[in-house]
Amino acid sequence: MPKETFFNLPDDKRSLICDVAIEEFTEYLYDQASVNRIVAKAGIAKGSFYQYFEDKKDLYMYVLQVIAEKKLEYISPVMRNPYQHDIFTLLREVYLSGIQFAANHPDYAEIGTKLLQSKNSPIFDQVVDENLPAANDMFEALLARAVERGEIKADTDVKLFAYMISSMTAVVSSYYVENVATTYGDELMETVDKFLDFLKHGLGTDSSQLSR
Amino acid sequence: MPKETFFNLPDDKRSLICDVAIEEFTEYLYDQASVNRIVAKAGIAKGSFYQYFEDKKDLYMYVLQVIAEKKLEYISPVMRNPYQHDIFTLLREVYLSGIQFAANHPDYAEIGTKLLQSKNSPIFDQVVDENLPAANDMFEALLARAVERGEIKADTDVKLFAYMISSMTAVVSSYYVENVATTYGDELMETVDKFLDFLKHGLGTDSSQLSR
DNA sequence: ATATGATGTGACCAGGTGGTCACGTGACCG
DNA sequence: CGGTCACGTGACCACCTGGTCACATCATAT
Repeated sequence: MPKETFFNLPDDKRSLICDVAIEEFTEYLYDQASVNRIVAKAGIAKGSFYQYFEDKKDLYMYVLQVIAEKKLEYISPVMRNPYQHDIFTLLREVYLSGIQFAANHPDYAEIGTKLLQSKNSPIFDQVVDENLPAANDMFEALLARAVERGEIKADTDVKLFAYMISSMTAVVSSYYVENVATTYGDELMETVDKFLDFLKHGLGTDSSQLSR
Repeated sequence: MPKETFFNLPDDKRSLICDVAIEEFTEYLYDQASVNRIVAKAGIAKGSFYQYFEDKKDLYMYVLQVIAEKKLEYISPVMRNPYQHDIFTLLREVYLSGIQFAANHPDYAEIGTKLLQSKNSPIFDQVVDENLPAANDMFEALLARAVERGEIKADTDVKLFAYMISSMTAVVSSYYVENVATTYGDELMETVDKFLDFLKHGLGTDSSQLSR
């Protein structure tokens, strides 16, 4: 947690520091990110920085928290009542909100991606071990329930595809942002629907005659 | 390329240096990897290192080349005559050889993964820009041909799924190595076949098509 | 025995890192 | 006015990095 002094700062200065920090963590992994560059860009003295934050980790954690709060705004109302919808509807919402978030805040999304890339850095264990298995477990639970309900094949390897699906959220997002558009639009729906159809029916032609 | 002096070294010393380097690049991204640690672990003087290699990049490139040579041993004969097989057979071979390689040489595979994670480091452009779009383009060509042949749906977004499939090679491999086994075995076939079935038919049951 | 040339060596360099600390500055208060 | 106290400051610290270089070592050829 940043120190009191940070929150006492005038709003513009505080948000400038915040913006500069986000810019830095967007461009560099945690280990590469430089406090020296941050204070230089923000135009504050090194000493001041350490009066606002305990250390580099403190700043990083704060930035992650800001991002998490932003991301919360994107999760769909549908996801709050998961038991009322089938798994493909839920997955559609998950991917939609994920891509929307990535499209509207590519910098924030990039920081999240970078965090996942730091798997071997000590910082990773301290941050992710507490928060991230959550995503995998959630997909596992969703898939298990979908099997029970007969929404997906009974012999689905739940663990394998929970892993695949949670990995693919990042892949689909980055594809969309890199290749389709950087804003929310009709193409977004299209990309997600293509992907959802793939999840449901695969790429093969034999099953497509049933559904299309 | 390493200097002549490196190849003049007695075999055991040369392969020790090579092993230590691989160990280092397995554990750290290129930027984090430390020449100081490498020479310490290998028990050679700093100055000697720079008599064997131009610089850190030179060593890294050499290690990558060793890995690439190793990986070549794994590509299936099937892939050498791609036009005789349907796309799912080809993909099966691609994933099989990818996982076999990762299972037999987890350290080598890890270095490859780490390279892909260094997307923003200057080293990435120098290495990958020449070699990697290849993978994506290959999948794109395979998919386009599969569409022509009627092996997959006519309206498949070739670019999107070329991207997905090439990303998923890494995901499937890492899942297999982390969660199933670290050696080649029957489970390998099982994992790949599960995944191939998913690519072909999707996760959905025949009745779940109602829900969209 | 001497000379030559390739190879081994580690102190050293410039430049970076995260973090500290003694001191300045200035706003408020009695 | 003097006192106080929160905040601003940048020189400084120890430590690390990739890379260099003058010198030591040693096998071979003469």
